[in-house]
Amino acid sequence: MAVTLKDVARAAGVSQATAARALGGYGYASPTARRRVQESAGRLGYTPNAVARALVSNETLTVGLVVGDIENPFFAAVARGLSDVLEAAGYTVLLANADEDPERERRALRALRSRRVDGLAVVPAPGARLEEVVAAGVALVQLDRAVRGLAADAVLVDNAAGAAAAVSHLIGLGHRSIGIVCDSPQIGSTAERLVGYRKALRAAGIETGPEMISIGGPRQGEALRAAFDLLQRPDRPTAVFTASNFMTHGVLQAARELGLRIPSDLALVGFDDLDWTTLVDPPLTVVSQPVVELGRTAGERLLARIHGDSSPPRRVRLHTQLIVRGSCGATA
Amino acid sequence: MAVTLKDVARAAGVSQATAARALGGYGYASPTARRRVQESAGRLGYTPNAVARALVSNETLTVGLVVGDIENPFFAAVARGLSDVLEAAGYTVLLANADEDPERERRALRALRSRRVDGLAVVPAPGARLEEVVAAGVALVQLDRAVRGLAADAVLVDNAAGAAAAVSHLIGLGHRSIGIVCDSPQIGSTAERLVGYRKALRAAGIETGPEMISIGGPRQGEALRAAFDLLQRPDRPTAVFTASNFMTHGVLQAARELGLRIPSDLALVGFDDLDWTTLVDPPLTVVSQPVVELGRTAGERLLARIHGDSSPPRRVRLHTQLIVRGSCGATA
DNA sequence: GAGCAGGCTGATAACGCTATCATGTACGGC
DNA sequence: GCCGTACATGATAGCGTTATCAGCCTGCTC
Repeated sequence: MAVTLKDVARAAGVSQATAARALGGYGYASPTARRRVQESAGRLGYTPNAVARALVSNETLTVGLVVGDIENPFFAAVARGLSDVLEAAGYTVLLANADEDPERERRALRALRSRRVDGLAVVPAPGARLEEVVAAGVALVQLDRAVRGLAADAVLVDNAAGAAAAVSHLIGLGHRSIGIVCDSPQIGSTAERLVGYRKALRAAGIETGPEMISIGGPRQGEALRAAFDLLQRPDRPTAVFTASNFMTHGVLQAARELGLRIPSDLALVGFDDLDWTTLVDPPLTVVSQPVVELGRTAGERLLARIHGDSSPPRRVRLHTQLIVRGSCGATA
Repeated sequence: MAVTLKDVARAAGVSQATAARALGGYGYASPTARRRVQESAGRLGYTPNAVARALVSNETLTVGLVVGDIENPFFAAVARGLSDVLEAAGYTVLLANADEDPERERRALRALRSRRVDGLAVVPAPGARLEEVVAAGVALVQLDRAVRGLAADAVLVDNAAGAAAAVSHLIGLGHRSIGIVCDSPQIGSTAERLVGYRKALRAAGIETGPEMISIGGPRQGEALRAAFDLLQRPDRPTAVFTASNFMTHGVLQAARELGLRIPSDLALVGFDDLDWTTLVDPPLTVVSQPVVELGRTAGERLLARIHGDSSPPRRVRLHTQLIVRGSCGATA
């Protein structure tokens, strides 16, 4: 089917070995041979078979990326950052969606590992088991969350600090009853944001019960349900912190349906800044995370590991930033 | 490094050939041998090397997806639909961003083809040259846009009809001065939406000059600039149709900065429905396209081609739907 | 008791490439 | 005129699979 090295060699009138050397940049080949081989290769449209090359070199120049759902803009941005760095280094990204389901994640990992990816970038699903991957010696970077006790690199953001900043900001504006709508705390980043939320409240001497914590899930309906649960309480909080863009969406929708005005009836600070947060009215106050940078950093870590860096596992924390707009009630 | 078939065979005390047959489900292997081999494979944690398998079987169970930018929710949704279908069939998706640049697209295609993907799903960049891919006999599906005269499958939406519906709707509401903000008409889908725009105006007997057509580009700044160009004209239109979610974003932002109220100062209908279109005020009237379905359909076409379907190239058009909300001024 | 069928198995040739090694040629030095 | 050296090349052994084929053993038939 496709034109192989053998075809090129025959066309150039040299042996396959010579053709390989002429194109491959190793060993020796005379200028004449080199020129003739290159000419034939160009004319025939020779494309080296990366599969065969991978089999002998034992590197595929391919890395796997496992995310929850590429439709989530957060994951999309991370994917973008990662692939930018990796493509520049000649790698290609194999994408898999795990839908926050450890079983799907396992399947995805199996598929990727059987394809002998040189490295793996994974946003671990709750309940993820990555020990096997580490034990197998595959270069691995965890993204956004880290599995407890796993000896592998992780690129994260300062979730606790970011959440604390958001909640402190609301406290500074006079709020005493502050709720949170978040994903399952089985997700590491969510757990950390909860910690930040609690810490900020405690630091201000505010007692808050578990009824102010509403937990959703990875589906649209669950986020909305979690939002309603909190906002329909008789002791509805005056302010809410949403711990992910998904939950922010849910709260905005629920608030609209309940006729709650923001920020007068309900102040809101969200986690994760998306392109539409400035288009809603009022524009959203958010904890912004460097999403593309997150992917980029992970890509660089992964490249380092692939290239043999065997230093102890590292946890990189990128900084979040509180961006004050209108939804918290701080500005007109 | 990794455990190979040879290791399994040795552990089970049989030849490599027998082990291969026991696991591979071809040829013959006694129940005893089969059991022993499977036991050893399980114990050693044998994962077949897909690279070696691909080399001999000449199929990688891998397909390439080339999109403009995975951060664009439209492409993300398409990627999701595609990978859902393909993963279910055992395939894995190699992702590449081309940034609407034919040169980057070429590089991406080269990288994917050298990896011997079984099929390619491509959202062609303006100026894309895909003849080579078709000539090479690689299964190919074009997504969202089709290269003129290319003999390859394409899964599209009825852009012209969708755009015409949007513009006709505005006309029905009494507008006579209707602008359009769109991407480069070098992009097939954009060109078709322009056709629909013009057709609807003509059908209503409305004459509109080229100054009502404002063209942006694939970067945020360009969309905003295109929006400003149109909205700052002295003869600013009373209504605008935005031909992509990117342009919709630009117009909303520009309108906000110019202090234009929607729909009273400016009626707006956009193309492509995103999750935030109901969160802005007023909620946006849009032409909704079945984005995930687009990817799914492409995945199915691709699978058919991979499995040997050699019928003439087909163009599938999925239907769009006008969703009337508030931004056009039709409802309170 | 010889032959044969059928059930199992090991040996082996690809797939397309990388990389090494041995062979071969031309040239200059003595 | 012979040998050593540098240059240039072909042959070849893998990489880990799939898949075929020849051969072996067991047990049965006549």
